[in-house]
Amino acid sequence: MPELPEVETIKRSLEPVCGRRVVEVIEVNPVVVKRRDFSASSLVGCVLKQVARRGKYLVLEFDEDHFMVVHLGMSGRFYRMASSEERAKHTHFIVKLKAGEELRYWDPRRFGGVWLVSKPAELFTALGPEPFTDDFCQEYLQERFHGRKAAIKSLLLDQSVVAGIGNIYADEILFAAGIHPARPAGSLSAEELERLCKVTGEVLGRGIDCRGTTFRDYRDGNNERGGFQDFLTVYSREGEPCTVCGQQICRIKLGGRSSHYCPCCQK
DNA sequence: AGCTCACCCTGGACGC
DNA sequence: TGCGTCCAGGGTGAGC
Repeated sequence: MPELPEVETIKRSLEPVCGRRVVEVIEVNPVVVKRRDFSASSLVGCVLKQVARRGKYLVLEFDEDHFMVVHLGMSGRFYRMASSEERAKHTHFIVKLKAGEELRYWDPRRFGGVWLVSKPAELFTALGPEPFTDDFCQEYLQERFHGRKAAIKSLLLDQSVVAGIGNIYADEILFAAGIHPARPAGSLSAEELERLCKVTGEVLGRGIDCRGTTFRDYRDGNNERGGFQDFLTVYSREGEPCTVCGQQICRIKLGGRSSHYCPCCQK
């Protein structure tokens, strides 16, 4: 389940291929391309200038205002691989680069997608601030959450509130903040919001340091597993003891998503 | 406007 | 062994 730390890790692991020229593009499954301002073949001859991230989106910038935006949904991978390596089932889109290497978009569940656009910012107009910027602060959350009755967990998952948080890190962030996931967002005090902002950066930062969380599908840009799954405090730990107080971790459904929390540490 | 929920999709786990 | 059913969830959109 690629969230901000996973996409950031992929971004960093793709930096070595910046500067390489595209020699061929193969649309194995054109259905995954959600929008095309230009044909895939017009990428041929372009140089990959840089790789960026916005929320959970990976943004590949080629020259001549050609951008390839990738979202990995919940089961997607985007990685570099030698062209000689066998192509796995569910490989939907391939960008072949000079020197025998290629970028492969693989996604068995196809919840993700690819956008070939000239102005990527148009895709991101509804996205909230990045959690590592000054815009993401206690005052901002106070304004956004004022009067809101929805569960804080649901709003942390809302990409228009803050970009990049998914189900795993939302649970981990709320545990670190000592806040119960079902609390109405509008009921959080200024102190709690301050703490929420602080631990959001810390938890996501640790996720990046561990190169992401791999349960099943996630791999980085080198097709390697992450390490944060070994440090999870609540997610996927239903019935196991809390790492702080020893109480059993509980699981409830909020907004259709599993939410894990410690009934003793989170109020 | 805010909130909840169904839907898309596939592979894996589980029960019979 | 094999079949059927359920579950995971990011984003979107329908409906209340």
